[in-house]
Amino acid sequence: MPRSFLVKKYFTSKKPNYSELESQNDPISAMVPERYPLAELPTKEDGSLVTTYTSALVWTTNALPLSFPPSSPTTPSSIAPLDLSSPSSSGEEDEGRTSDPPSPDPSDRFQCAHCGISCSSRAALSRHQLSHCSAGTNANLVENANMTDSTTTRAAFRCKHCPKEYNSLGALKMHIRSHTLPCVCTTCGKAFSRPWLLRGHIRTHTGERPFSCPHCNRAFADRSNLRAHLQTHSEVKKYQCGTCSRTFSRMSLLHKHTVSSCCPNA
DNA sequence: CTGGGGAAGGGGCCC
DNA sequence: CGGGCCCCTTCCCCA
Repeated sequence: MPRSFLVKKYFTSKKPNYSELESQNDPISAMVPERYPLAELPTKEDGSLVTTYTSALVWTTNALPLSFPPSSPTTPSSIAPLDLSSPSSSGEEDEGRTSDPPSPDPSDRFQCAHCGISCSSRAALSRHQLSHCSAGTNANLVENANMTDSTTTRAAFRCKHCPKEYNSLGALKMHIRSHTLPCVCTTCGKAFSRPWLLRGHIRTHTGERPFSCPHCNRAFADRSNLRAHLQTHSEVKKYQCGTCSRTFSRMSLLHKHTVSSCCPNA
């Protein structure tokens, strides 16, 4: 996912063993301990593949179905044909909603004089600039992280629980929630880092499925799962094998295909 | 073995 | 600054 969402890599087992957590008096400290000593920044293990796939994406938000849930962008019911020759097109149509850094805009008037980062508004710029000078006086920061006297102006906020670093206090605080898991399900006791993650989880208890497929009326509790499902209705899938040109509805399927069957060395 | 569904994690953006 | 939401990705499980 993480187009560099590497945090998960720090865990040896992908899904937390909640029953194990429940047996602990202190779920937080139970998670924090020596779980991360071996943590490293992403390696090429997946990184290279992810990058490759991402650059080959051709199915953009414009290809979403017409009757996508409320407030969603309208789209043609047919999927645009694959075009691996123009990987940048998907990024341009992303409307900045991906986690990829936005393309620098020469006309952007709100550019940080310290690091050159372009901000979308004056307020955003002011907020950003605070990250260059005010962090060290933040009591919470001192408590939760260590300032890194880096030679660069980025990655100045370091998590005290793991090796991750961020260039803003907000990003760090957000990350720390993944350690503290403040959102607990009152039904089963599972803990989550964000309220909306908890809400999504609660749907597994209530059976609520607010996202319906316009093609088969199948409903999903998660929009991303609906999006993946929509690919099954498309003849031309979003992810294409660079070797055999076979297409897949999910990157994970392409990955499995790449490493196991078609081109294990690709 | 493959494809698809379910559940979940996490960064970014907007308000 | 924090909450909410978006989107992407991953992993597990099952047909």
